[in-house]
Amino acid sequence: MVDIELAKAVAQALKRAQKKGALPHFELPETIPIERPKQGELGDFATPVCMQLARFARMAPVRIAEAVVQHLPELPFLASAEVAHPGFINFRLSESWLTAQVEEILAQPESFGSVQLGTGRVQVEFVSANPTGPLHMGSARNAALGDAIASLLEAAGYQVEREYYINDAGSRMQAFYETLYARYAQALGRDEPVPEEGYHGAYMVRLGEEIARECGPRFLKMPREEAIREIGALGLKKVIAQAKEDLALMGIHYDNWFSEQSLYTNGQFDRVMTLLRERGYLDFHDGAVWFKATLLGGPKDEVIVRSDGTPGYFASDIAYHYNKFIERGFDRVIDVWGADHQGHVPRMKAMMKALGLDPERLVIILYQLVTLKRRGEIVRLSKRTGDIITLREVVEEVGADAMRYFLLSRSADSQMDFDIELAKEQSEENPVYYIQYAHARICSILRHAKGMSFDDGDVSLLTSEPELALIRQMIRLPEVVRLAARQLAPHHLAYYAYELAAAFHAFYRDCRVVSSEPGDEAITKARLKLVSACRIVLARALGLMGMSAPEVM
RNA sequence: GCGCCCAUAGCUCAAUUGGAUAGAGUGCCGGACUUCGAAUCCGUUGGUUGCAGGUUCGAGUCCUGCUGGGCGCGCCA
Repeated sequence: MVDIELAKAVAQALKRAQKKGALPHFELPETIPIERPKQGELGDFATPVCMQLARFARMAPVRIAEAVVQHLPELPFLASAEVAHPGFINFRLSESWLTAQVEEILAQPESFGSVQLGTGRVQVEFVSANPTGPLHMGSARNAALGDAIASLLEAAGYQVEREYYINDAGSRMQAFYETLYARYAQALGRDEPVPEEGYHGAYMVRLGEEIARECGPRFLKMPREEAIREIGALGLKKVIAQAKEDLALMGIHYDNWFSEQSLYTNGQFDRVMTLLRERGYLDFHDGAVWFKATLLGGPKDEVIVRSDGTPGYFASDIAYHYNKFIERGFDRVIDVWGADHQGHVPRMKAMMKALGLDPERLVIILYQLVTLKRRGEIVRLSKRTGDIITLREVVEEVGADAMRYFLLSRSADSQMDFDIELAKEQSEENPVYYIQYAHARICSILRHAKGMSFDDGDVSLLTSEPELALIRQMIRLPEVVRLAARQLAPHHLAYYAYELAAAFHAFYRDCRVVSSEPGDEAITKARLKLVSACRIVLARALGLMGMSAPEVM
C-alpha cells in the first residue's frame, strides 16, 4: 500500500541524510507514522515524524523535514513532497498514478479492498443469546457487529469462522423448560403455575400453545420430570430454529452452532478440569469447586461447580475456550458481548493464563446496550419480565440494510437509542439510501450505455477535479479495511461508504458520463471505466457491512 | 463503596489511537431538473470538546481529581 511504501521511503531518506551528514546520527524510530491529513488540500498523505525526531536530532523539525525531502528516493506514485510548518511533510499523489488505479480496481472486481494484515485462523463468536426466547435488539447490535468484524477479518487475510454458542445447559434453561411445561399444560386447560423465576413473556404462552397443538396432551400423561425434559427439548429446537431464521432475515449465517451441553457430553469439561487441578488452579471449600483467579490477576476466586454439584456458566466458558484454543486450534478468538457482561472479562483473562495461553489471543468486544424506543418511549429489553420488541419485528419494519447500517454506524463504545418510529420516518433521508442510491445510479448509467464497449477507454483522461476526487476516495478502501480490521471497529466502513457515495454524487453533478456530443467518445469511455470501478468499490464496502448493493431502487 | 464505558454543533454521531484551522448527517433558511435516476446537488447557520489541574514541540485523544449518565460487582447468565 502507498502509505507503507512512503514510510519505507522516509526511513530510507533519513538514513541517506545521516550518511551524507545532512542529519546527525540518532536512532531511527521503528515505524514511521504516515497519516491522511484532515484537510485534503494539504495533500494525500503526511508524516509528523520530523517533529518527533527533533529532540534526538537537536534540530528544528522543519530542517529535518527539508533534509528528508532532499534525500527521498524516486517514487512512481509521488507527485510532490513538501515541508510544512511546524515540521510536517506533505505528500501528493501523481495524477497519472491515480487514474491508473481505475484499471487496477477493474482488474480485481472481487478482491479490491482486501489486504494482508495477517494470517491464521480466527473465530468470531457472536450473538450467542440464551435460547429462552426470541432475539431482541441487543442481539441485533451484536449480530451486526460480529458479522461485520468477521467480514473485515476475512478481507484482512484471515481464515475466519463464525460461531453461535447455544447456552443450552444452564439453570436458566431449566426455568425455561418449566415455564414452557406450565404454558403447555395451561393451553390444554390444566391449572399449572408459571414458576416465579420463569419467563413471563407472552411468547411463552404462544410456544406452549404451539406444542399443545402439535403434540396434543400426551406429555400430560408422563411423569412431570420426563414431560419437562421432552417439552424442553422441543421448545429449545423451536427457539434455535427461530433464531436462525431471524438472523437469516438480517443476512447473517454461521459456520457453526456450538452446543454448551456438548462440552459435558464430549469430555471437554472433564479434560479442562483435570488440567486446572494439575496446575493447582482449583480449590475446594464450602462444598464447591473454585477457580483460583486471584493467582492470575483476577479480582476474586470464582465458583466453577456449585455445592449442589452443578457446573456454573463459568465452568462452561472455561471448557468452551479450552475447546476453541486447544482442541480446535484457533489462533485468535473474538467474543462479542454486551457491556452488561463486562465484569466477566477479568475472569476470562485469568482463565487464559491458567490454560497456558496468551490472554491477547482472546479479544472480547464489548458493545454498549441498545435502548429501544418507540415514539420516544423506552421499551424494556428484559426477557424475564413481560413484553419485548423482537429483532424480527424491527427487521421487518425497518429493513435489514437500514438496520445493519444504523447499528454499525456507531462505535461499539457508544450507547445507542434506536427509535423505530424515527428510523421509519427518516428512512428517505437515511444514509443507507444515499449510499445505495449511488450504486443504483451507476447501474442505471451502465444500463443507459448498454451496447457501448469501453474496454479501450483511456483512464488518463480522468483529470478533472471531481474525477480525481472520486478516485482518491475509491483507493481509500484498503486503508479503511485495514484500520477497521485492526481496531475491530466496523463503524469506519459506514463512514467511508458514505464519503465514497458523496464523492460519486458530486462527480455525477459535474461530469456527464454518457455523452452524445460529437468528439466526446473518448471521455465517455474513460468515465464508464471510472463509474464501473466505483461501483465495484461501493459494492464491496456495502458487502463488508452485510448490506445489499441494489441495481435499481 | 469499587470496577468498566460514555460526555464533542440545537439533535444523532465521527475524528486515521498524541498531530496542522475539531468534521459529517440531521434540523432551520435560501437556491438548482429540457441531457445518464432530484432517494441528488450547491449555499447559509451552528463549538470554551462536561469542569479543574497536569504531562510536551503539540491534547477531543494520555494522567489526576471532580460533575453527570449507562452497565456491572451472585454458588444467575
